[in-house]
Parts: sequence; C-alpha cells; structure tokens
Amino acid sequence: MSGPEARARVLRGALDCVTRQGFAGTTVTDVARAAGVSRASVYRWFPGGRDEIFAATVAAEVARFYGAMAAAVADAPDLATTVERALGFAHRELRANAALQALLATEPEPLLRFLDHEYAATLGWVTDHLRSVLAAEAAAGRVRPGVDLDQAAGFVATVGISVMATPGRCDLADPAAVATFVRQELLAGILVGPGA
Amino acid sequence: MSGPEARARVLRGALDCVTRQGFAGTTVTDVARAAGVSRASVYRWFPGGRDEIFAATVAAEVARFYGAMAAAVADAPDLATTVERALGFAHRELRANAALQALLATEPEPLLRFLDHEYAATLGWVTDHLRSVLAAEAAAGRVRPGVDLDQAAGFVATVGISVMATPGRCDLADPAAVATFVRQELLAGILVGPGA
Amino acid sequence: MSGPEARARVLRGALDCVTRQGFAGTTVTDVARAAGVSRASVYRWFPGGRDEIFAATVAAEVARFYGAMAAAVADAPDLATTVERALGFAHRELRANAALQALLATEPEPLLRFLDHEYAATLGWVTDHLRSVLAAEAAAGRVRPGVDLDQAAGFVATVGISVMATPGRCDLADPAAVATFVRQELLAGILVGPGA
Amino acid sequence: MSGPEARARVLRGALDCVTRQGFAGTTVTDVARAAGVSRASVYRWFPGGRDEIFAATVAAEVARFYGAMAAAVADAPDLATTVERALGFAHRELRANAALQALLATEPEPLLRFLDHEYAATLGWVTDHLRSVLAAEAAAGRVRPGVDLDQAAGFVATVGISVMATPGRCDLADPAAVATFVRQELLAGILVGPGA
DNA sequence: CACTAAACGAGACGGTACGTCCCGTCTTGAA
DNA sequence: TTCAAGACGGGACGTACCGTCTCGTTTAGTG
Repeated sequence: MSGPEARARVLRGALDCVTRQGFAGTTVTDVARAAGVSRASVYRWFPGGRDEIFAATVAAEVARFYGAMAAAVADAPDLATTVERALGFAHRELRANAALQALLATEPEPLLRFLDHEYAATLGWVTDHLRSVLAAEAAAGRVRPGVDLDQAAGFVATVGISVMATPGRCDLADPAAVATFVRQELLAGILVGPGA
Repeated sequence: MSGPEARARVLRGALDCVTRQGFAGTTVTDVARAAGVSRASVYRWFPGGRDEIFAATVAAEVARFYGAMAAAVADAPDLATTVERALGFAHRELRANAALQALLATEPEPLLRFLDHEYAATLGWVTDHLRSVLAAEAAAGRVRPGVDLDQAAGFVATVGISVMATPGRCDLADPAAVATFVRQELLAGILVGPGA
Repeated sequence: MSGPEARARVLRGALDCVTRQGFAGTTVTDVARAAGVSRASVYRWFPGGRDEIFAATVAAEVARFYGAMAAAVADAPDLATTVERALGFAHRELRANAALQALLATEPEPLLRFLDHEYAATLGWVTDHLRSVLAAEAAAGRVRPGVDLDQAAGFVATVGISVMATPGRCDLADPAAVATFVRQELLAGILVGPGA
Repeated sequence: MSGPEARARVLRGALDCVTRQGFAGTTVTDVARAAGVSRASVYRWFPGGRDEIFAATVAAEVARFYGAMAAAVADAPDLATTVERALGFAHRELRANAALQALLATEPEPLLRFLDHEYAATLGWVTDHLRSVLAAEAAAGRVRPGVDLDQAAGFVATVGISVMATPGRCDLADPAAVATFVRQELLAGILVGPGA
C-alpha cells in the first residue's frame, strides 16, 4: 500500500467515524479500525497525529464539496442563476450528505477552522468564477453603471459563502425564497433590476 | 464566594489561560490555578466540565463584544453610519483586544462554534436594531421603493456579521474602503443611492 | 489508600502475575488488574515504572525469605546445626514457595540482579550471625587453632549462600547429604572434626 | 556470507552494542547496524530474535572466558596453584575485558541467566579438571584421609566459581589474600595442611 | 556466458507495551 | 457547610520496538 492510497484509506475511515461519532468522540484507534489498518501505520502516514488526520479529512471533504459545486453551476446562463444554483446545490448537498451533515452537527469546529484557514483560497476560486460570469453580464449591459466588477464579484462571493455556511438567513429549501433573496437583495445593487 | 462571583472568577481565569495558551493547551487545572480556586470547585460551579467552561468563556466574551458594539453605534445618525461604525468598531476591537485576538488566532473553533450556536440570537439583536434605523430611513424617503424592511434589515445584518467575522473581504482598517463597501455595495440595493 | 498499603498491594499483584507468567510476560496492565487498581495509580506509586515495580517485588520477596530463614536458625545449638538448618530451610522454602519457584524458573534475572546488588548486605547479615555462633564454638574449644573467626564466618557465609542459590551442588533434599557436606566439607577446615 | 561467519558478525555487533548501551538499551536495529547487516538478515540467522541473539552473545563470551581460563591453569603444578591461578585469571580478565565489565555492570541478568543455565556444564568441566589434579595430589599423599575425591572436586569447583562470580568475598586483586584464602580456607578441609 | 536460485538490503506493516497526560469523580480535613 | 487539596479510575495520546512480510537487487553456481 503506497502513500497516497494509504492516506486516502485512513481519511475514508476517519470520515466514517466522524459521521457516526463526531470529532470529539472519534479516537485514533477508531479511525485505524475503520480504515482496516493498524494504529502504528496511521501514525506513520500522519506524523501530525490526530490533528493532522482530522484536518486532512475536513480538507478533503471541503475540496470535494466545492468541486461538485463548481460542476453544478458550470453551465448557468447568467449570474443570478449561477448564484441560485450554487445556493441550491449547497442546500441539497448539506441535506443529502450525511457526512457533512454530521460534521456540522456534531462539532463544526474543525470544519470551520479549515474553512477559515482556506477561506482565502475558497473565496478566490468563487470570486474568479463569478467575475467571468459578471463580465458576460456587463457585456450584455445588465450591470448597473459605476459598478466595479472585481469588487462586485468579491461581494457576491463573500455574501454567498456566508449565507451558505450559516443556515439562519434565507430558507435555502425554498427555491422561490432563494430567487427572491438573490435577485431582490444580493444582486440588487449590482445588476439592473428586472422590475426597476 | 457565591455562585455568580465564583463563575465570573473562573471565566476570568479561563480567558487569561486561553489568551496565552489557546484552547487546546489549556487544562482545567490551569484554569483553576489562574482563577485561584480549586479544581473541585470549578467542577462544582461548572458541572459540564471543560466544555461548559470554555463555552461560557466564549459566550461572555462575545456578549461583551456585542454590548460594546451596540453602545458604539447607538447614536449614529443613519443606516450607513451605523453599519460603518459597527464594522470600524469590530476592526478596532479585534485588533486591540488581545484576548479575542488570541482566541481567534490560536483556535477559532470554540469561538466559531459558539457564534454558530448563538448566531440566531445575535442576528436577531442586530436585525432588530437595524430595523429601527431602517424605519427612520424609510420615513426620510431614502429607501428604494419595493424594499421589504424586515428582509432588508436581515440582509444587512447577515452580510455585516459575515464581513466582520471573516477578515478576507474588505479592508476594515481603511475607513474610506469601508465607506465605499457599505454605500456602494452593501446598501446599494436598499437605499436610494446618493448619486442616483 | 495511603502510600505503603498501596505499594504493598501492587507488589502483591505483581508477585501473583510473575508467579503465573514470568517477568517478560507480565505487563504493567496485568499488575494493575491483579492489584485491583488502575494503571495510572501504579505509575503514581512507582514513578520508575515497570523496572521499579519488579525490582521492589523481588526485593520484598528476598527480604521475606531471609527474614524467615533467620527465624528458622535462631535457636540452633551450634554452627553445624545452624548451617544445616539454613540450607534445609532454603530448600524447603524454594520447593514450597510457588512464587519464588516461578521467579527462578521463568526468569531468574531480576531476582539474581537484586541478589547481586544486595549481595553485600545479605552477606553481611549472614556473616554477622555466623560470627556470633562461631564465637560460641570457639569458647567451647571446638575451633581449630589458627582460624581467624572473621574470615571463617565470611567463608561459611559465602559458600553457604552459593550452595543455596545454585542447586547443582549437594542434594539439599537429603538431610544426611546436607549433614555430610556441612560437616565433612564446609566446616572441615574450621571446626575440630568429631572423628579427628 | 555463510551461516557461521554471519552469526559471528552479528554477535560481534551485539557485543559492541551491549558494551556501550547495556542489554535493555540495545535494539535489534542497533545490533544490525553495528554488524553492518540488515535487520532482516539478523532475523534470518537468529530466528529466535532478540532473546536468541543475546543468549548467544553471552554464551560466546562465557565460553571464551572459560577457554582462556583453562589455558591459564593448564600447567599448574598442584591443586592450590591451580585454584589460585584460576581466581587470579578471573580477576584480571574481568578487570581488563571492557565487554564483560560492561556486561556485568549494566545488566547482569542475561549473563547470570546463562551462567545459571549452563552452570551444570561449567561445573562439570571445572570439576573434571580439578578431579585429575586432586588425583595427583592424592597420589602424592597430600590429601587428608577419608576425603572423597569426587565430592572434594565438586566442592572446590562450586566454591571457586562462587567466589569468582561474586566479588564480595576475598580480595582477588591481592595474590597473598588469594593464597591465604585458598590454602587456609578453601582447601583446608581437603589437603594435608603445609604446617600441619 | 546467459540463467536460475539463493541471499541480502530496504523498509512497510500489524501488534503491543510503554510512559504521559488529562478528565471527571470522590474523599478527607480545615475554616 | 463550603471549600482546598489531592487521590483515584478511566482512557486516549504519541512513541518505540518487535517479529513478519514483501519487494528489488546483487551474488553465486550451473548447464
């Protein structure tokens, strides 16, 4: 068993454990058993021990999440649709994916810690994508005059991630509510409103 | 030593320890020593143990933070100023307050966990305050037609907290940048723009 | 449970384990379980860990052994009887005492190591006792002329312990053989022979 | 590298390690490195693993020791000289040989364990040699009447080995003391005394 | 002179014990 | 009674070593 496969196997086991028992309730022994390897090997492959294992677990899951989201919004025709789909995807994924569900429910810290550490990168990816979509909107004349595209892309990315991460605001289960939120609030200052 | 004073004393000790050593590096024994009480008493006053101690520590610090912020924006003349002051206050406070600084630097999880758990309440407070400010703006005719005041207040609260919590977006150290962000982006969809 | 009692309890457990499984096969966990205490407490009471536990176990057992031997030979009428009884006692004790038996059978090292370290003390005690017995013999005129009492006592002690420890020489199970060995060989150069 | 040479090489490495670090502080990896071979090969040549390696190391060293001693006393003219030379040789060898020195100093157990296991054989060799010397003494009329040659040889062998192994008794560094001990005590019951 | 067979080096792996640390409970004395 | 002091059981951690094993690679010996 070579390096990458071994690490992946451990991460898979760690994810299973965390899904069931949460972070605080998951022991290195549990992870090793779930991965079908020995505890010694886990420490060989993750010299950082428990912390490194969980950090890597979260990192992998978050990367997977954003990758899937990128695919889900790739062919959206316009900015509003892009954001709607992204929020909708996030909602469905968080509901459907038991692992992420449990990750957030039991102990959100490591996930959030990682999100914090990697926030700059994540924000950059999302902003980049949004900027290109915004450029198309601008070319179509649907952007308010005086709006800086870079700033606007960053703003939408920031707020979008925030809304996605904190379920308190906006009922993501309701497509109509999402549409209203996106078009009436989030993008109102950027795009030329349809009913303006 | 009666209940509330005892708890406060422990929380004070816990905050000192966490400021120096972070959450993971702080032991219940450390907290007891820093508070000048015995470990047994700590468990008597915080039956939930370690978790309860740190949760309460964060809760107290967050409450203090928002209380001070409320005072800082109490006499702002309008919505934009309110939000600007709030963001500016948050920036200065986070820079000045070594405890919060360390809290976020060393291990942001418990803080974030708490912010997550108590997000609804915090959002409610902020939203309530903003709603009243918004009502005054509406009375002055500075709110775009068709804007739902409740929704708008919630939106501003959501995004404001998000920007405050995540230092990636918008340079809070620069008042001009904050002003631009608030007026050009955050409130552009709500208020009648100055240059509209 | 105070210090000495706790240590004694652990030593008791250690002795039981070693009797059954030998030194190499006995784990600190085994000792703790046999003693009915936690492993943590074992390390509290024996900061030296495994090594200290076994050293103390052997020390206690050896002390007990020599204490009993001293009592067994206390009222012997003369030197030959003293040595005979000591050897007989050693033989019976080693046969009867399952613990010592196992101690020697499974892994004699720690026992021998201790015997080696404490050899000076042991030799001193035995020599002291023998010297007083020898003095009585000398007073009765049964010591060969020219014999140095101190040297003679040391010689008998040395050889006696050696014979006792190494079962190869002299069949200790046969009182007659012991008597012959003691009187014809061990003491022949010291006492005036009966048939001389 | 064939079998015997390979084993010898490992034993040499093991002896070096033990001389420096003692038994407990020597790892199979250490031995392999000191021998300039791989750990796998060590286990190929010593299927018994660690225990077999150290047992063989001690066995080799002990055999070497007794072989040299046999040569040292081969041409002694009489019994007393034989024993004197043997004891003197043992003393010098133990002082000069750093390996044996360290072996005994750091952890005497394996050495003693081996000495114990092989005691019968060792005793047999020594006894056989002494018997032949004693027969010559008897032929010369220097043995006390009534002395059983076999018993006497065994007695001298037993006590001689004991004195040699336990430095407490008799100052082996002082030839005069050794001579006195041998002639006045050890052999007093066997040989016709010179001054008798 | 290729070609097989064995020996060897290198190192991953499971298993297990070690010693440390911390948590949460409990008991004991003193104020 | 309330608190300080601290012992205790429990359990996870990270480390280290053992003994087994699988790979290539090298070295001999043979047809």
